[in-house]
Amino acid sequence: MLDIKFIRENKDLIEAGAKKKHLKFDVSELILVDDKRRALLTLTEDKKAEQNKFNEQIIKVTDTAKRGQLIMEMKMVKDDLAKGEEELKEVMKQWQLLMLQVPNIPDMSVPDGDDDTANREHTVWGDIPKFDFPVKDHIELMEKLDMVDLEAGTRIAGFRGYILKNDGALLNYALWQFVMEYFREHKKDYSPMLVPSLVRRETLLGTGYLPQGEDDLYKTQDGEYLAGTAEVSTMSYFSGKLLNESELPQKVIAFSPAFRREAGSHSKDVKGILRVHEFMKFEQVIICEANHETSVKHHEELRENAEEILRALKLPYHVVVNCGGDLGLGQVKKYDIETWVPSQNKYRETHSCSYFHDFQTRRLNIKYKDAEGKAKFTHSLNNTALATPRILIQIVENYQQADGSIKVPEVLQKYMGKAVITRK
RNA sequence: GGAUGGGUGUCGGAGUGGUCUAACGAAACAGUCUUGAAAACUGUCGCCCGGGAAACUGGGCCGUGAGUUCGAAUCUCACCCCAUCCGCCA
Repeated sequence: MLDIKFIRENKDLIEAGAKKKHLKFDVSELILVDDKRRALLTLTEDKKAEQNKFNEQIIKVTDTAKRGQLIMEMKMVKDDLAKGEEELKEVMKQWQLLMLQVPNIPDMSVPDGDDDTANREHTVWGDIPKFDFPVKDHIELMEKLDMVDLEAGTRIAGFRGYILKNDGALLNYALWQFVMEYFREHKKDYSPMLVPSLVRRETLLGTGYLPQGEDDLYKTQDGEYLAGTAEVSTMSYFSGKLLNESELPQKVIAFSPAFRREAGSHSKDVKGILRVHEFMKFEQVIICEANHETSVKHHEELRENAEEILRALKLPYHVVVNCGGDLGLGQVKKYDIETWVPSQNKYRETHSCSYFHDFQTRRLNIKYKDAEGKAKFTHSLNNTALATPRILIQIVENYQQADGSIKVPEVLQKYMGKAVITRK
C-alpha cells in the first residue's frame, strides 16, 4: 500500500513503475475514484457539521414548537447526509480495492526485463566444482545413502511429499544448528524467534501476499492460512506498534515451517526435494527507520549475512538483481541468491532478499516516533537465512565423491559427528 | 463444544444518552532547580481526512458494521477479537 497523496502527486512514477514490473494498473482510474471519494467526504462532513449545529440549538431551545421545527429542518439535512454516506460507502469499496493493487515503485538500479531470464548477475562466489566421474543428482545420491524416502513421502503427504531420514535428517539438523550458532555468535543484534505458520488473513494482507496470492496459500476450514514464510508472522509481530526511534532497527532471525501450494508450477521440478509443499526456513527480518539509504544499507547487510552462510558452507553461488518483471507488488528491489546445482549445471534459487520501504508497514500499521516526535511508518526488509531441505541438494551434489559418498562440509562436521556420509 | 466477562489514545484506566474539545495516572519531550543525575515543580503531549503560507480551522475516530434517537464511547443487533471457567486433548 502506498500513500494516496504520494500516488496523486507522482502519477508518472507509479505508471512507469507498474510498467517496469509488467503489472497492469490504471492510476488514472484510481485518481478518478479518489476525486469522488474526496468530494463525497467533503459533502458528508459539511452535512455532519450542519447537523451538529442544529443539535446545539435543539438542546438550548425550550419552546416545543420551535424545537419541533428545528428537528424538521434537521431531518432534511440528515436525508442528504444519508444519501452522501451511501454513495461514499460504494466509492470507498472501489477505492480500497484499487489501493491494494497499487504496485510499489522499483528502484533505479533494478534492471528492465520480463522474467527471471533478464535478472542481472551481481556477484559470483566460489569455483564451480569439476568432477572426473559422472555427476549424480541429489535424488540418486540421497536415496542410495538412505537419506531420503520420496516414495514414503508421497504415500503419506501426497505429491511433493518427502521424508528425510538417517544422515539426511542429521544433515538437516546440523544445518539448523549451524545457522543458530552463526547468529548467536556473530549476529547478536538479531533476536531469535519461533513464529507461527498458521496465521490469520490480516497477516497475509499486511505483508502483501494477499489478495493477489490466494491460489498459492493453503487455507483451513476455520479460515486461517498456512504461511509460505516466517516473514508473515515476524512482520505481524510488530503490527500496530509504535516504536521509539531509539528502538530501531529491530532485527529478527525467525524460524518456522512454510507451506506453498505451488499452484501454477505443477510441471516444474516435480522430482526430489527442490520444490516441495512443506519446508522449514530461517528468515531474517528487519524493521528500520523510514529512510531510503537506511533501507539500502540493511538490504546489503541481509544479503551479506546469507552470503556468509553459503561461504562458510563453501557452496558456489551467485547473486542476481531481479529485473522489474520478476518483482512482487510491494518489492522495491530484490536480490536472489542462487546456489550451484551440479546435476542441472546451473544455479538455483536458495535465498530471496527484498526491501519494501513502507509498503508492508503501512498495511500492518508499524510506526515509530522520529526525532521530531512525529509518527512515521517504518521500513521493512527480509531475506532467507537458510531454507531446508532445498539447500541439502546443493550440499550433497557439490560434496559428492566418485564412490557415491558425500563429504560433510567442515562447519557441519561437529553437528553431524562425521566427516563423510557413506553407505552403511 | 458449553458458560461468563470484556475490547477506550504509546501504556494503564475512568466514563453507561447531551459543556466528552474522552477525566486521572504513567511513559515521552522541553524547561526550572542541580556540579551532573534522580526527585520535585511547570509546560507540551493521540491518530486520520479536508482547507490555509502560517497561527489556525471544519469533520471523523472509543474492536468492526448496521440500527434506535433530535443527539451514541454510553442503548439494541450482528460479526471479529481477547480473557476466564467447564469439557475434550497434547
